[in-house]
Amino acid sequence: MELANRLFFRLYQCANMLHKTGTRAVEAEGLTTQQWAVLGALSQPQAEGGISVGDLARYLMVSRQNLSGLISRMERDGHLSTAPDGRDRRSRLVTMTESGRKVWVTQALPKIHAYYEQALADFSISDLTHTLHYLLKLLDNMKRLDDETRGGKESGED
Amino acid sequence: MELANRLFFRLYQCANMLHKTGTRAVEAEGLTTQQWAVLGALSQPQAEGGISVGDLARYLMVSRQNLSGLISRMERDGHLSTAPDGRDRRSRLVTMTESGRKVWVTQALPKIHAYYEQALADFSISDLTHTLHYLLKLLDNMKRLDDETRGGKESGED
DNA sequence: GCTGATATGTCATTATGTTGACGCATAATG
DNA sequence: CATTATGCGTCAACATAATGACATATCAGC
Repeated sequence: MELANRLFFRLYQCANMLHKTGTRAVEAEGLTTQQWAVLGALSQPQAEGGISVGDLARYLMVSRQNLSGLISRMERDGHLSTAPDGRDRRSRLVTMTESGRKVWVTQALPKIHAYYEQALADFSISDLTHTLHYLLKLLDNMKRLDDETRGGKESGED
Repeated sequence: MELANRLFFRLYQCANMLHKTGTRAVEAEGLTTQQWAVLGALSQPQAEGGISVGDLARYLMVSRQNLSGLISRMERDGHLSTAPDGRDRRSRLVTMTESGRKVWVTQALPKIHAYYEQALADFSISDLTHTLHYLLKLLDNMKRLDDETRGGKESGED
């Protein structure tokens, strides 16, 4: 139990530091850690044709109301564009603009890689794999906890 | 690099889920994950005689301005009290009130322990130790990164 | 005692995160 | 075609994060 306490406290600190140092790493591009996460998601091949706000919210594990504001700001900055979905016209598909992709690839990605280098300096491949494994395990438990607490109100499929 | 990317994405998701599920675990007591962190810090034996706002901010790794608001709300709710430090009268020492301690021990702690049980359900002692180790390692790197980026503006001693 | 460093509080701005509530478009049903 | 259900987007309220700037009080050094 004492171990659990320490673990969660460190996770809490990590969350704060990730936000702080991550945002600082890309602040010259006018980005934040969250916007970085959005661009990262949209740069995936499976998001090629655009992704709905709801799907993106579930992917990033943030509320759709929160993501909505985030997207607005990124649209304002010219990084994203949204267009109605032809198949389900309730949805708006979010895609990266050419300008956004350029900022992402030429400016943000190099800085993010440099950030990874420093933040994971003394991590071996084995360390990385193990850490990732534990984070996934923890995430899985927290997702289940979330579903149980919410009573399955919103469909939380993966 | 791909591993690093996945690791940080999962850490990002973990941060969001920690906030969401953690706050939900103690919302009946009117607490949040951050207030929980504050009460946890103040319940440590070394915080017996009170802890200054600056020290607490460094301990939790949040900004002093942010913590200031947090403390105000918790004072408003009767969980905390602040008093001038006799030795250094610039400082105000933050302590838990009796009421705060009671809420913490009798209501919050049991729920937090139940939360730990669920969130770390399938973690062995070895898993816990390893995860903690990796979080500390990551935290250490991010702290160094933070200090370097800030240029040592604020004293960031540990 | 004056000066400079430090601790805090406060105000402001911005970006995140949550939840609840409402409206609209679509889907599913009669 | 009308009714209902659902998904989605948005507004509102609140708590949390960051930063910068300023005022005030106190400590430490001269």
